Amino acid sequence: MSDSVEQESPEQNLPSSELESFYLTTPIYFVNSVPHLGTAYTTIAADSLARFKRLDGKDTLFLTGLDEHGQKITQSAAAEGLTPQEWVDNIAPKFIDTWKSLGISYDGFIRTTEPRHIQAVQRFFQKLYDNGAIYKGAYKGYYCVPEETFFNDDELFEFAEKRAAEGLAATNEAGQPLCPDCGRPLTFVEEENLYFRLSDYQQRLLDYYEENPNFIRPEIRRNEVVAFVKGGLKDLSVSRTTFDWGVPIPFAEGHVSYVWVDALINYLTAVGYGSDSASDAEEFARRWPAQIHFVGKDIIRFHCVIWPAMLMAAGIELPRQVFAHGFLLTKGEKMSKSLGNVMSPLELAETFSVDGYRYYFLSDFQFGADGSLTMERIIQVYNADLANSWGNLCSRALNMTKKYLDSEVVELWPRTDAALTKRLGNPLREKAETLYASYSKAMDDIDFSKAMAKVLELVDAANLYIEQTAPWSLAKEAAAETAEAEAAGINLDDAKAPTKNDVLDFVLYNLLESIRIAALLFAPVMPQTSAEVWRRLGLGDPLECRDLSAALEWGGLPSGNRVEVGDPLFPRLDADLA
RNA sequence: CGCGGGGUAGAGCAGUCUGGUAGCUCGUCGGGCUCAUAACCCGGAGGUCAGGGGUUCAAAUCCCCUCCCCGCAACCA
Repeated sequence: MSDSVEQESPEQNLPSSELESFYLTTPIYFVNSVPHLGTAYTTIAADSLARFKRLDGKDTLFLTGLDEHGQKITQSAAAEGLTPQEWVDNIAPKFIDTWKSLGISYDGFIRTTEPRHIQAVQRFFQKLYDNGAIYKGAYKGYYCVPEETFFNDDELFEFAEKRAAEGLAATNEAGQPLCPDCGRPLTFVEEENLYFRLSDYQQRLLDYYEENPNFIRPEIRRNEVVAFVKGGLKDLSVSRTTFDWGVPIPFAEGHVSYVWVDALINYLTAVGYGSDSASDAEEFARRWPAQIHFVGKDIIRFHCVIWPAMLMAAGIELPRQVFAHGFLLTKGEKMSKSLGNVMSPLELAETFSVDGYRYYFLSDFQFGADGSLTMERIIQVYNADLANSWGNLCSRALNMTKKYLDSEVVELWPRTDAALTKRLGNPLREKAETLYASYSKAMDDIDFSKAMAKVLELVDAANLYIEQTAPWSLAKEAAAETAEAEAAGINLDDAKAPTKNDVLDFVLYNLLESIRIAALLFAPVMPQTSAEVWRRLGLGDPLECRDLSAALEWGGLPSGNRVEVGDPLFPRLDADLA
């Protein structure tokens, strides 16, 4: 890659050219429910970055998967009369199907119940133990089984005060304290736990954040994490003895791993950690550390505090970046089933097409900040950007090529092209040639909306170009010119100056070439329609590109290709749908 | 005084670091065009940039105060 902009950007520490591998992850999703908008959001974002990195020539490994352990799973399974394994085996295909429906191009899919992972977790624990980072301690206190959360006395006291202020009790009829989060009764537990010496890592973590300002993004999350760690860290209970649906800890009979510790290690397992095979070791050396973990802002602490501390304790390098995106809100409220404002990913994809859905989520809000979501707004953006601007541009250009050039791509001879460029200018080419730099910088900054806006600039410029050049007028003038020449017995092929037909060819080529380029740049986010646009231009699959910068060079659309008009890419939607 | 983010046209946002005629998208009003998915292009209306004070030749932008909203405060995408 020849571009130097990304190297100069102070905003990111994504891989530089010496790193062939680009390893990125989503969280592994907890299988207690089917995929929802939040998980889909994270996954679509990661997929789009993965697709961009592949186009840009990186050896990309995009990992997603499932978190299948924990007490909640045991209970859900029991309620259905299934074993935990049967239960998770039933849910897993739902995730896989959803990702397939949403065009998710993951390279790796990991489930925490896989033997390779169990072995990795056990070895990791052993390593922590050998390094003196684990000790045995007693835990006494209240635990919320459905939330899998322990509550300390302070939290319970605070909750009791709050309830009292509302005139309510903080206990049920049986005198059991209620969960401050969910209101269900808490269970008193007393168990021997293994503790991880998280408190030992406070300063090392702060130093790491300081030295690696892009480790946590966006900045607001980084500030939060730094403030939190500065507030002091307590050792973390990392084992459970009250149930057994988890990874058994090798040096502690009856203990299984705390689900989060188990879950985080997936990022290592997937690239070969814990395996005895030489090829896995090689894979691990090549792939780790991950370039970026995509997470929702709610699980930032696990990824930015506990996870790096665990890696430090195990003597393993830390991932380069954790990017925490915001929540999707409906009219400013968090989506939840009780509010009845939940939208399902598959329903939205059906209404707006998969690409329309993906585009909306990545273009309409700053990735990282919370996004407010309404059907009205999605329809608005879909119609404005996709139907009216992008889809309609394709219709216009392809139709005119069919009408005026008999569906053939005509690239002018360089001399004619140069003469016309000098006379008329070529604003689309100028615009297109600036795009790789700004687009790839936006993508590397994980700013999808800016990247999309850049491509839309070219689309808008092309729509304007059509107005300004008025090919329908050129076609008439060209026909008149030809008729006149024939009447006078002149062969226009011999003309020294460019003819009207040349101008028409020039204009339409510039349009089609701009469309080729826009489709390629849209491809990471809208893979299906970009592939369709390329097919209509007589080109192959844009997703097979492995050198984006080269593929974006002006003139890539070959003369002689036949174009096909096709149906509208994004049919306009009626606002009544909302 | 817990920490942090934010309050900019009817809606959603950018601009604030690096002061210098207030910008984008949608909506709305008027005009143009006809290749196209009633799309596209041009123009207009609409904002005392939450409020107050200060610094400056000049403040949305820097400083102080007040009001309001929202995150975080140990294990929910």
